[in-house]
Amino acid sequence: MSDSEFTTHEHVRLGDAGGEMPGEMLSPEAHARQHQNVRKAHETELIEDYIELIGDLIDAKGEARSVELARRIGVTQATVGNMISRLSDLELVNSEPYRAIFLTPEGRQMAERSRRRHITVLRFLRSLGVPEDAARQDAEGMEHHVSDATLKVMRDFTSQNREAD
Amino acid sequence: MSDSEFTTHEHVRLGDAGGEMPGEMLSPEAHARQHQNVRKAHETELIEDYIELIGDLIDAKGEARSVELARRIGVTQATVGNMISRLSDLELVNSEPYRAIFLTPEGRQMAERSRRRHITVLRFLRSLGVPEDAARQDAEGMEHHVSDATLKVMRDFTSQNREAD
DNA sequence: TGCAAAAGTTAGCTTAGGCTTATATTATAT
DNA sequence: ATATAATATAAGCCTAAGCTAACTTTTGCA
Repeated sequence: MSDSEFTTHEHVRLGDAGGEMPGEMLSPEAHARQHQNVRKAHETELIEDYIELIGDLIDAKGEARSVELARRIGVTQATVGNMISRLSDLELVNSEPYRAIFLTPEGRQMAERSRRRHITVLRFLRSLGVPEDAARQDAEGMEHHVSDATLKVMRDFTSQNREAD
Repeated sequence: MSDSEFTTHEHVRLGDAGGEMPGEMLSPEAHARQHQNVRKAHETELIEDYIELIGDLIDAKGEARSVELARRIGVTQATVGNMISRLSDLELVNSEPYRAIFLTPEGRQMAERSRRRHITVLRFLRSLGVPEDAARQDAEGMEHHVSDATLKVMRDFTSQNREAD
């Protein structure tokens, strides 16, 4: 997501061939593109969650440790270990065996972008009047599927409707 | 998602022990619950996408065929084939080799719920003023991560701000 | 009506993201 | 100073979701 590679807008509205399809479906190509984008978002989603959380832990407690990541993501330490080595391969974190985890500059950048997005979505949901627990849950799931265009709309909306946070 | 099993709301705000953590992080347990819910949503997400699309195709063209699913999801026919047999195991569709795919009653129900959710989110984004292409893309990604509470808020908002569909 | 193209299936491979169980290292508390 | 608890890593397993390539069945048309 986040990029704006959807310059699509091709409804199949032309009675091009046979004469079927009464419904209003997107063209197969546009449809496929949407699903491909969602799949791409899923690939980075977990990574962003880890990076964002590592950043939050560093800020909140001075360091990020596998145990705490495991606790907060709800996963075993072994799973976190695998993920950390992937993140390390991707040059998003530095980690020495048995030491705390650090963000690389690129990792820090990703963490910041993720945090900003997360906060934007959460504030937006609150200002819409969504109950706190639902807002938190939904923000966690939605944040990776919100385009820049929508984020902007959310920010505008939230600042016009100040009251919550 | 969709259920409302978040009765959480435990900020760690108590200066319980050492004296660290200046930030405002959720309790580890609440945090883990959120992530677990997101993971659960991911498991059903693809399934719902297939079922929703099968329903749409049946409505729009009279039948759902693997080729068309493959085309619209942006995946090979082999991948669709695997998925259909999973859906069949889950009793969401009926399919005979080389024949069109049908929804079971449970499948039809899931398709309808998904369609309704999808439409709610899409209309909401439109009525917020999100550009059409972004709205479509984001709705596709967001629909599986929106709680019932938020859906209700979205419906209310949309009907108060009629103008776009 | 018969054969080529389209649709569907099968087999076998890959990666991501989980898990458990076992082992190794580091930190702490007496 | 060392035993134990806490943390981390390693090895090996599983499922989901993708792929390609080869094969079979159906369909449509010349």
